[in-house]
Amino acid sequence: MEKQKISTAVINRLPAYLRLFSELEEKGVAHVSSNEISEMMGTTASQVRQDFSNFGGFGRQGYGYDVKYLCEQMQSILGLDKTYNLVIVGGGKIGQALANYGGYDKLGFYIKAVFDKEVWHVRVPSHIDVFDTEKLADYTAKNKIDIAIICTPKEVALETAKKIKDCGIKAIWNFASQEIKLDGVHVENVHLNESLFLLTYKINSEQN
Amino acid sequence: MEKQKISTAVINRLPAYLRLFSELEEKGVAHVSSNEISEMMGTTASQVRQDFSNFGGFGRQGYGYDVKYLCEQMQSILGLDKTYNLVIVGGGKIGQALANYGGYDKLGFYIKAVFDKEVWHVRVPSHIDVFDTEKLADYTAKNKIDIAIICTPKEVALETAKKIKDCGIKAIWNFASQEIKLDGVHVENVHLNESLFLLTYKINSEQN
DNA sequence: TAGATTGTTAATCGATTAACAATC
DNA sequence: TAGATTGTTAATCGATTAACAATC
Repeated sequence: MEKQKISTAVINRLPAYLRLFSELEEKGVAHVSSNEISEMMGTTASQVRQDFSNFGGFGRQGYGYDVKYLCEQMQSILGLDKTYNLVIVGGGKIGQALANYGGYDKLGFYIKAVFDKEVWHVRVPSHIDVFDTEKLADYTAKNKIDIAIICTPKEVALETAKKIKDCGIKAIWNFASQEIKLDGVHVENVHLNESLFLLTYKINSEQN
Repeated sequence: MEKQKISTAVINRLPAYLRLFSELEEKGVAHVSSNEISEMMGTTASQVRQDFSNFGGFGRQGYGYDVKYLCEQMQSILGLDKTYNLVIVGGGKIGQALANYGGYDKLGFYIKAVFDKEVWHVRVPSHIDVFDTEKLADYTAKNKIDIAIICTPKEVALETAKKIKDCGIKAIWNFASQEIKLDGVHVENVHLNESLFLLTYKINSEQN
């Protein structure tokens, strides 16, 4: 059972592929060539074919790739053919914004509850429960939760992550500006500030 | 005047360096070696020195790097020794969240106004103005704005970006899930969804 | 001074691009 | 069938790591 490790360079491109293919499907495009894909993505046809070959290849010689099939495959690879239950830990500005956003349901990401030290400060839609952070372990024992979103101040982000891990949650989406790295838990760090700083870097170095 | 192009691999690491050095400065650490930095960042000392040498090198042989100086340098390179005026275009959930967040002021990023088609829906702190999107050109003619944040629905993100460019704003921080690429404007695309999808990929491929 | 650690040059590794036989 | 386009192998390019003389 050799699971050939796929490079992060490739993996990081997968969501962009999915976005493109979804668009094409909406437009009713039936099939595309690697060359067309590369032009739309701003890369090379070689890279597109090389990327796909990591997953065994999705195409037919002389025809190209079936758009619908590409969509299905990308979704399946990214795990988007499943649904996920989420909790938010930290009900401040960012936590509330995510809870109130409401755009995740239709992607199969269900935000079930928000945990905060001061529940009375937290305003979220009525279908989302709000509990004291103390209750996290109890709650996750009774409810299957796949992903925890950390929206705490950065000072407590790391200890929060450890608690989440102890609750048996296997994945963390971290919005605190404190890098989190923890064995046995999948973590994706967002770091909005870093993105903004890259922009100011560009502004000041004036190299388009 | 040869401006040697610095690779994006290096640039993408700069904000993480800054974060580390700020932490060290807070803790009162006076100086560090490339080896210590590499351990804290999870890279190699070689890479650290190689990265710094892109900017001429910051250290002294036998001593290492002065933490305070490193902070200053990183901030200066990233343009964080300046202040910026921002407007938000699109006053929906995300736009309001950013306007209400309030954490950017102390970094020197001043959110001055929010533009939306339906101003009466937009609730933001009183020091931030709210205008109809029509007024964007007028406003930017009278006020120096450095960065526009796009928080519109993805369907209108691209045309919004073009309007912003026509107003003479030189940088866009894009939160719409529509990739924006426009000549003559610096763009940083956020794509929160992609980050979430990378997490579900990890969950499903079970390779830590 | 001797020890430590830099900045830089050289070697290695990995990712991207090019080329092409296989085949729809 | 002939043309188009794949999947894959080989070549190139760039980024990371190792090594070391320079020097604080």
